[in-house]
Amino acid sequence: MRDRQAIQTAGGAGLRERKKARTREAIAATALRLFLESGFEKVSITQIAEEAEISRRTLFTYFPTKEDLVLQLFADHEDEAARAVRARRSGQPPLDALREALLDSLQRRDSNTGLNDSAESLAFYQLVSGTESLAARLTHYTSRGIDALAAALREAAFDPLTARLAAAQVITVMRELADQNHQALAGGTSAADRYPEAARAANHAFDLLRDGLGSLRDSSGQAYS
Amino acid sequence: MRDRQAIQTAGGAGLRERKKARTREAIAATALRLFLESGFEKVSITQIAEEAEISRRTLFTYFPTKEDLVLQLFADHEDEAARAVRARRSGQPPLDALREALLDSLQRRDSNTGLNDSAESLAFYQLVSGTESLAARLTHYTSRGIDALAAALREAAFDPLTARLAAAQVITVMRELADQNHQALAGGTSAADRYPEAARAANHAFDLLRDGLGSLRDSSGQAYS
DNA sequence: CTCCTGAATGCACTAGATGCAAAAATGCAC
DNA sequence: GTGCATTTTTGCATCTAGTGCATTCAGGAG
Repeated sequence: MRDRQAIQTAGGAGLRERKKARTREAIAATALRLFLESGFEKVSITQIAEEAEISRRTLFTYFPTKEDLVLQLFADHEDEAARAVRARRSGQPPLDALREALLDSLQRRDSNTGLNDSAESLAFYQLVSGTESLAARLTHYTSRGIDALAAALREAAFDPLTARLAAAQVITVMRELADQNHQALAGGTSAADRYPEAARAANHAFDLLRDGLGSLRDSSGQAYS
Repeated sequence: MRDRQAIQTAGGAGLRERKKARTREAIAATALRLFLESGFEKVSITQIAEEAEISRRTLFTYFPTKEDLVLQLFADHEDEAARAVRARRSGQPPLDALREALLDSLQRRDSNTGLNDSAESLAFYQLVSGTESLAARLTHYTSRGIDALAAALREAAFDPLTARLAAAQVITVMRELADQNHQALAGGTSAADRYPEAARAANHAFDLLRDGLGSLRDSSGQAYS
């Protein structure tokens, strides 16, 4: 009966559903552990299934591809930027809200800023950016994030084209900043040591987004110091 | 003797080399034809090898992955933006050179602007953007393009961080514009009909890059008309 | 307890990709 | 031309991701 099913799913209290969710998490956790231990390519789906004590075939009902075992963590965060825009104080420009949100994330050492130097965060970022197939599939989630942000910007009275361009730019820039932070940490710098530079870079990036690259022309491109 | 080999390769005139290049092209052409006929997933490597009259195993010595059969065409274009910056007139801001180059490409209906409505161009663009694995792997080439442009911008006296951010923004925006053009053409509009709008959008995008998104604040985001 | 439904499983199969060693083609020295 | 060394091509075996299908299993409703 799909009525009962629908009710349970909606209610979220179904026993089966909870068990499913736990299984799903267990699989992902097992997979991540193995990947971090031995590298993405070195671990086979079969191996993950064995460790997680499910059949190989079942694993595929939970995760359509090997990459998704790692990346579906991003699904939860993909609309963060859009939410920041929607939650902005009235009268605040969307771009300012995004800047604020990023600076907040940096202070909180959110792992998606690349500024978390815990062993796990570092290893995870390294896993994703160092595995081609993962980095490739990540774009899929990134563009969903762009779509979401573009929608939020349209709501904020941007025309559709501008909204799309702005969204793409913002997400791209944030990802670039995160990469730079990660590279610094991967080079041995602590998050605390990197933080001031990370904040300055973020502010610089959002200054550029707000004021444009043309603002650099006169000073022969040396606006960042 | 690797000396002789090196000389021949450097000279570019080696007979073996030319033959190899021709074989390579023949394989890629065959593959592309089959993909456009039947779709990327429907055509197997084995099938391509048969049509191209080489062994399956040989195909893999020329192209490491199935995706590369399609995408290595992008390798030639990945540093176009960087070249446009390096070839700019003295005193011209890099961003202006990039805008000019894009407007030129639009006029020439370069296929990488998404504004070419020939059946082949349309089908090709559709093939790439409509096949997930291709779109995913395309990022690989895109980021090489960003790297190249960032390098060119550093040469133009941008500081490294700004160069990277600007490069990422420019490439992202150009890709977005191309997507929009392609969507218009896919919807049935002719390239000629789309052209004015494409040029306007390109100019608007580069205005934004130059003047920043902050320039929209006062006019409540309705700068594009 | 019985029945029904959805989840888990086993098995066979396709297809991309890699390693390896044999075979063929090629360019060069003589 | 002949023979030699090197590169290229090829066939074969193998690994792994992913899919389809039919069967089994378990939990909840009556």
